[in-house]
Amino acid sequence: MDFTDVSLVALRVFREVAERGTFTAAAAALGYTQSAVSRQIATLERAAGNQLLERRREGVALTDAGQVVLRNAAAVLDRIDATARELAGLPVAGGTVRLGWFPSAGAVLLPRAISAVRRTHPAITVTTREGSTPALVRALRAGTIDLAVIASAPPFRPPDAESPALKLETLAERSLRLAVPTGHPLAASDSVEVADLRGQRWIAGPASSSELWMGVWPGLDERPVLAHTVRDWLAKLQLVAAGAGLTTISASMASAVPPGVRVVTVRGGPQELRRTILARLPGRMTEPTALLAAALRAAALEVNPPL
Amino acid sequence: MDFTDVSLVALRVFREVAERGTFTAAAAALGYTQSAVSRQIATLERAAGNQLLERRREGVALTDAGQVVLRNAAAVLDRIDATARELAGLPVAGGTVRLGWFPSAGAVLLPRAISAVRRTHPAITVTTREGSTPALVRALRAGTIDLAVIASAPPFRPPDAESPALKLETLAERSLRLAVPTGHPLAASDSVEVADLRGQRWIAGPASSSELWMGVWPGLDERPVLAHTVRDWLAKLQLVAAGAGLTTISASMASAVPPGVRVVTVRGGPQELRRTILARLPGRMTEPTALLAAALRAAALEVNPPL
DNA sequence: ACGTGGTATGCGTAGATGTCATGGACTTCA
DNA sequence: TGAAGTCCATGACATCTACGCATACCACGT
Repeated sequence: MDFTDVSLVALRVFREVAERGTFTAAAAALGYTQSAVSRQIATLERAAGNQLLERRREGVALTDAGQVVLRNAAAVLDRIDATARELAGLPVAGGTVRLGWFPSAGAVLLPRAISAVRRTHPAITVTTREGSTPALVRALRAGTIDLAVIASAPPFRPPDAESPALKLETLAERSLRLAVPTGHPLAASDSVEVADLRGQRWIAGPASSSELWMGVWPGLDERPVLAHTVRDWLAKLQLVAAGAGLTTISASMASAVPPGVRVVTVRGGPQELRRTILARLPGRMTEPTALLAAALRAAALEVNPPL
Repeated sequence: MDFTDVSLVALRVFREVAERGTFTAAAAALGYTQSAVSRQIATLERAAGNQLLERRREGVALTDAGQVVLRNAAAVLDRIDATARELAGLPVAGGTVRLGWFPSAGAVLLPRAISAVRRTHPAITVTTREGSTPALVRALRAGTIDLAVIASAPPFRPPDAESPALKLETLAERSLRLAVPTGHPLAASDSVEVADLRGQRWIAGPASSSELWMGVWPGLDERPVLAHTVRDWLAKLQLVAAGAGLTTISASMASAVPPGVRVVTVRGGPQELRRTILARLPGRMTEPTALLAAALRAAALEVNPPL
């Protein structure tokens, strides 16, 4: 078969795989079986005459040919979907931005930026989705989102090595703080010593490859006691308020913590910095995308003035 | 079925139908049966939720929804084909212009413009195809060609009424002449009287709806004697040279007539003007397209200086 | 050695997509 | 007015495709 006869279904599957990173996840997202995804990709590769994906243990990586196909598939599918909307009589969605964000950005930065945009440009529709940094980067490359707010920790490496390189812009540098229950001994003052953190119980996020235990103060010289692993920030902070343990939190989220939680700084040890980064594909932005990017910049300045 | 799940085959069939004007012709062009085309269009219409084509006696006309689909289908298919070329390692064809032309333009204007472009911009590839004015207009709208050189006769109506309106630019006004065999009594002088054309034998093109007998001097007060009907200009002029009859010819082609043929003007009767028009879709032209358009303008000036 | 998280593949079936043949609507021409 | 030509639509039938299921396979970590 020739590539000119690929089916749109195959392209959709391919985009989803590129975005999810594994066949299995893509299958789940699409309501297919993993088997169907495997076959679709296989026939797509046959049609392309090239291997499109490198199958790795931890998922798939796009080959050069795969990147070619992804770029074009994203454009084609967008256009098809736009056509469908147009036929259905819906607005052509020229005024839409799709934003992806990592969880810590959702509490403060995101609501501010979005309400700012809604105030100044009511015609613009902003849709968002949460995701991990690698998921968001894949989504950017798959053309499923226009902007991504991602986190970066020292040594601040670019989030992927594919080409074209993503456009990165640091929105803020956030210092890491500690969230403690108000009744806790460590909550007595505005700051605690890193040495006092020994023997504490921690509330961490689910284990991820990038950061070993998100939520545990980095660089402790002991193996931390993980009392809970929680992904959701509200649940996490309520657990802190309930005295179930401590967790790390970005300084910029201090204004959003519920009662019963105190945010304190940690003295001693290295300065723990995290960057909030705005990422996008290189090239021209649409008007709404540029406006949302500006709003995010402004909100970042408000929330977290430069040190 | 949803429009987002249309098959590329259906879009290809649709584009071909839009370009050829009938299901039957599209089927022939694609190597399908008419029945298959009919079904493909039917399912496409079901997916689109709208009728896309008005079935008329003389062929099909696009509905509004049909125009939406055509615009987008053309873009999508182009992109897919570009991807296929890219995967095959071929150049991305950014330097290609596709030109359509009506037969009379092929003898003089077309070769000049093309060789001019080749001289000044060797990197640009020009591909061309011949076609009738309606076929070329459909091809423009189907995105299969970038520029069309078409003919227009009084009252110089635009070649179609669809939207967006085509960008039209008059390249030249050509006056109509008469081609006679060198031995013929009418070849004695540079011009003949319209009254002398009575009773002549004519070589005409195949009957078409637009112009009743292309090749017969217009406005004769008798029913003309059609000795031959010929489409090809070389054959037509050789028949003239052989004394088989007379035919009309554009003044701009005078330099290309073979030995044995004389081109004379006709006095009396209205001035018979034909316009050579450059047509394209509105919107930005690619660089190569703009260059070819300029070359066509220049060639038209050379061949046929303004009256 | 085994469980975990990933991809590939044999097999059977349901649906999509062709062809063929035919029919209906309409125009043109004698 | 009837015959022929030119369209498109559709019923009957034959593939061929693409799916799900089950299972095999493979690399890694415990």
